[in-house]
Amino acid sequence: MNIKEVAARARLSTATVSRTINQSGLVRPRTAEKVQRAIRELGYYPNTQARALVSGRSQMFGLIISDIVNPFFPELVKSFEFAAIHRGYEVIVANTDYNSERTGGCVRRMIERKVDGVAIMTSEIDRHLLDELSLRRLPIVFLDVGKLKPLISNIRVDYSKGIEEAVQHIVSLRHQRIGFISGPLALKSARTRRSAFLKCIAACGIRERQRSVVEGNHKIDGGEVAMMKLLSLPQPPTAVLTSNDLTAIGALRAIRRVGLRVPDDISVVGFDDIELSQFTQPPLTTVRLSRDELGRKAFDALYEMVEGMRRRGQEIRVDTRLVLRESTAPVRVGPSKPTA
Amino acid sequence: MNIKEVAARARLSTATVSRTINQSGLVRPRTAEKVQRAIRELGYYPNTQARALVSGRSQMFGLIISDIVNPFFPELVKSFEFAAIHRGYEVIVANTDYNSERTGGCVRRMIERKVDGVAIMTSEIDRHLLDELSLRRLPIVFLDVGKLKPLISNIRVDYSKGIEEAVQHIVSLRHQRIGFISGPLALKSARTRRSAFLKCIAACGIRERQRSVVEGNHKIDGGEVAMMKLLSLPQPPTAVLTSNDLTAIGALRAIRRVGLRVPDDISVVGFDDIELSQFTQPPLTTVRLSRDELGRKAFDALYEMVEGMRRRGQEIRVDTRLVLRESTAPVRVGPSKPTA
DNA sequence: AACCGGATTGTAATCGATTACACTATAGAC
DNA sequence: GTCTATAGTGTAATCGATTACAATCCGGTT
Repeated sequence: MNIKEVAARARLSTATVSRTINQSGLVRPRTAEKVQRAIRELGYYPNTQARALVSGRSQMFGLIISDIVNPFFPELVKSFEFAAIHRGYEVIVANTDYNSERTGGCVRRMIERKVDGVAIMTSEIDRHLLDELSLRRLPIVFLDVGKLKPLISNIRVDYSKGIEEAVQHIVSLRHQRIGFISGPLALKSARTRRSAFLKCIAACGIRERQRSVVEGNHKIDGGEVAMMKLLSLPQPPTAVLTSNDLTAIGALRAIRRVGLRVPDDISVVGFDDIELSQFTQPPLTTVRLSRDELGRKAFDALYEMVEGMRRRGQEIRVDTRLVLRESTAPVRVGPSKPTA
Repeated sequence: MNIKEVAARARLSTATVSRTINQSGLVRPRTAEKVQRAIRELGYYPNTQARALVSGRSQMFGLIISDIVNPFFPELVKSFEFAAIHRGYEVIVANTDYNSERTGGCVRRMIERKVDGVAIMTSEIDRHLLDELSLRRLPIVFLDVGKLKPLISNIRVDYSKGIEEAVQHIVSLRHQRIGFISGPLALKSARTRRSAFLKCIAACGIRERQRSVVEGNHKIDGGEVAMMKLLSLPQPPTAVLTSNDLTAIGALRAIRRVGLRVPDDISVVGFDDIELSQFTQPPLTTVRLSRDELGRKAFDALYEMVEGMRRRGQEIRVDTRLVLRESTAPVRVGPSKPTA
């Protein structure tokens, strides 16, 4: 089933059929009608590969993420795809599994498939691969890493805003000893979040001795282990901020496990605002980073570069903001560990 | 950058270059070496579109799911993709959003992109679209729906096994009044699960008057609402089975909200065993349906049909089994509602 | 030295679409 | 009635790979 068969059936040339399909406006209405009928009768769909070959554009975008199983990403993928389909693009998703070697494979696959642009929503990527990409004049969008260049845009998350709100909130509740559970520090993204947190904490006048930082793994179990460490400190913190919501959920578990209560004994603040955090016990106060917005803006940025509306990369800002729920409360006066 | 440039650089013909790339074994090692060098020097990757055009195979599979944000799917997608990449295939994922009209768009996109096969892991699809697909001789794999035909395979989940285990477990704990919270009955998949549950419950000797069934929405909030309904019954059940884990999590919330405890006052059993269910409070006893296995088997089934190892569809069974955690316990003797 | 056959390599057709260019028909100008 | 501009349609080149078929090379035979 190809354009020739359609042409034959309509007793016209392939050129006319092609022109009809592509709305070029050069076809007489009566002729177009004939073509449409033939297309309908044969159930013809144009072959995208062939189109891609001649036009040099595949109408596909690559989307590189760390791990689709991490609840941060599905929403991002969904909004990216939604925007893409809307504009007639298809999306190829690749997981790096937080592994920068795998990223190499992902990039190679993208290039082989001749995607028209790549959104790299993970920080695990090395310079050498980037050169590979920019060599091919592929539009790219990064998240929080890299510099602007022609055809390279960047989404910068403004971590500070939401985190500042969170820290101020905690401080206004009279908390003095503040803990922070980071993600795995081998990950650039985790380091970025950590330094944003530490900067805000310092800016709000918390002294170094008052704050304790431990490393988690951005998953529930890691959050639990890390929280246990904080709890075993001689002077455990009364409020704990975390690098993502899963970590916070782990922290909730640990706190419950030792017989303390959130927020009565300890306040906990998450980060990301995944859907689940509305449903934890208690519902989690957290800093919202909209994955929906991330996905949409990543697509838009690529689209603008691909369609030639803009060659120079742009810097796109995405906000964060505190979402108050029930895992934070004024610091408890009296002994920090009740005799429970 | 194309095969001609490589050929020119290596002072050979495009045919020889092509043969070298495709390991046809017809090229003299010294010649192959020359080709490899040229490829390396130019950083050449073959153009997949062109390959697809001549070979008639795109080396892409379509994967249609309901909603990537539903925690059931990411693991399935991941294992499907993993298997695919392993064999040199790329995957295009499409969400139907539980909407059978959208499914039409998804199928159309798959056909336009000339995928070599489609895995339809959602039940929202109508007959008319299927005809469209089988007209094109596209290998298909379904989940729990449809019949075997040439080029159509089927994954059948054996719901009964795990559910029977669950019901027997509940019965052995002396529970007599059993509740069930279904998914949205507009969804075929939810209906399948419901009837499996009801059949098992009946088979285990629970009489109709002893069981209460309410409808949820496969999400946390729906589970919560449905559980509230069950709790407000004159004789609330002492054990509740659910159609998926999110529903069970909602049920846990509702039970906690009215001041009862799991498993002391009420036992709860989930379904699916999403990762999260290890981390609920208490950890959820649930029926495990391995999405990993689902994804892998779906890919394998397609692969076998595409590579011509098998033309007739096959029926693939996937097991379920009970995973014991801490949300179930022997029925409480005495008043069902303590004066708490 | 001429010949044969297998191993290599080259030439050109092909996949299905788009599109530059060529051609035809028709209407309006004169 | 002839000419010209334009709208509409057709012919064939093109995109980048694969591959059937043709051509060449080379060592061993006779």
